[in-house]
Amino acid sequence: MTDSPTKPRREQIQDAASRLFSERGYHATSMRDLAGELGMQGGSLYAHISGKEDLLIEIVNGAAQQFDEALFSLRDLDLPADAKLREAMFRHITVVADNMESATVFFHEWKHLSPGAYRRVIGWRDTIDDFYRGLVEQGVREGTFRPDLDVKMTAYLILSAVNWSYTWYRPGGSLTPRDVAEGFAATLLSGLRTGGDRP
Amino acid sequence: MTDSPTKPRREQIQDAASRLFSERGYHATSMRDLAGELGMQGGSLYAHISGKEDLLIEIVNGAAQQFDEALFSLRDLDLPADAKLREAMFRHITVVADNMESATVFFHEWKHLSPGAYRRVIGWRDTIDDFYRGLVEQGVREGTFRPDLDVKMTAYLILSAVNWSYTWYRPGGSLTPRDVAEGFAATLLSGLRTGGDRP
DNA sequence: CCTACCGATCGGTAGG
DNA sequence: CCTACCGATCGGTAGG
Repeated sequence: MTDSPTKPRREQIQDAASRLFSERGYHATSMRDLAGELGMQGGSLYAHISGKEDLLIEIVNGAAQQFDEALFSLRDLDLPADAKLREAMFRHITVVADNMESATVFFHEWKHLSPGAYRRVIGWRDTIDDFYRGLVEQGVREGTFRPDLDVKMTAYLILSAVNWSYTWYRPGGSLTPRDVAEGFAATLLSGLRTGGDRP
Repeated sequence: MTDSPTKPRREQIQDAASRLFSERGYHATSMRDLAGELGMQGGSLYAHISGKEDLLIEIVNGAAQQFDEALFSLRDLDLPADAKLREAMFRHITVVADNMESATVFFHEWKHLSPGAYRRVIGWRDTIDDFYRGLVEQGVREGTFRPDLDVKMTAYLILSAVNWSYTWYRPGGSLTPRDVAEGFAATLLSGLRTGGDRP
């Protein structure tokens, strides 16, 4: 939330790129569009960056890093699986909510990265998958989650809930990330049906 | 599954466009790329279509129509909410699974449509939202779903599960759309926790 | 369906 | 950070 009036130019460029790439897509945004947003000429951008893909890499890596930081510290925390699920979903949705634009770019444009950066994203995605699979396994092991759960599919269900939020969540609306995470986690843990609400 | 050897040219173009748009994105696919896939020259495409956006509109409308057809006939079917949820998720995921490429284009590229087509997609999306919200309301009304459910959020959770499948589902893999829908619906209805599995 | 071409625009650079 | 420019490529058209 540091929005000082003297934000470094490079950061201003990055912010504008996030906005334009998320609205129009990476390939549909020209360097001249981007420069225009900042009141400069197209060529002038290259005093600050070395190429268009730099901007995309920075956005995607930044998003990946935020998800990583949010979840990594949770991995070895000594919490029961249900509490850990709630907290993970809260953190995951918070990253999306606090970075709607770069999250959108992340989900839509990472396939357009060149091979090296592309592979890094795949690796990151697998790490996140593993995190949620480990969480489900923990719950089953502890006996709090149903033993018949398909671990991969259950992890995908959780990931669906937290990731898809980039399409509909509106920061500043009536729902906080906490509301969404608690609501989603409650349903995932206890189900839609009337009955066993408290563990 | 009609893959006759004499598929009309226009259809071949549409298929190739779905594939390329889903892999590279709409703006990153050139008409010459597309023509090359079919062994023709760039300009020759315009004997069959009137513009690049035609192809995108056709893909997006086709996908929207498939979702519509799958769900619309369910709306007034006399089924309890839980059975209807299972069936809706099955049909929804089946559309995604049977049309992985156009589903991907649909979710990623509809924002690049010109105003008219854009508005139609918004309208369609709202219809789908309403369908799932109505389903949740029905369950609450019938007393089978928890009365404290937030209808909108619950509908978003269901939509997350079925829509996000375009990112991970692999046709021909070990999971059928039926497996996924049944697994997801079981967890959504009864929860991850051990305990009240049967209603 | 091809050849040949249109004006526009692209990402990026040189030189200041 | 600007001016002026590069070669490449874009979507699309004319005329056959």
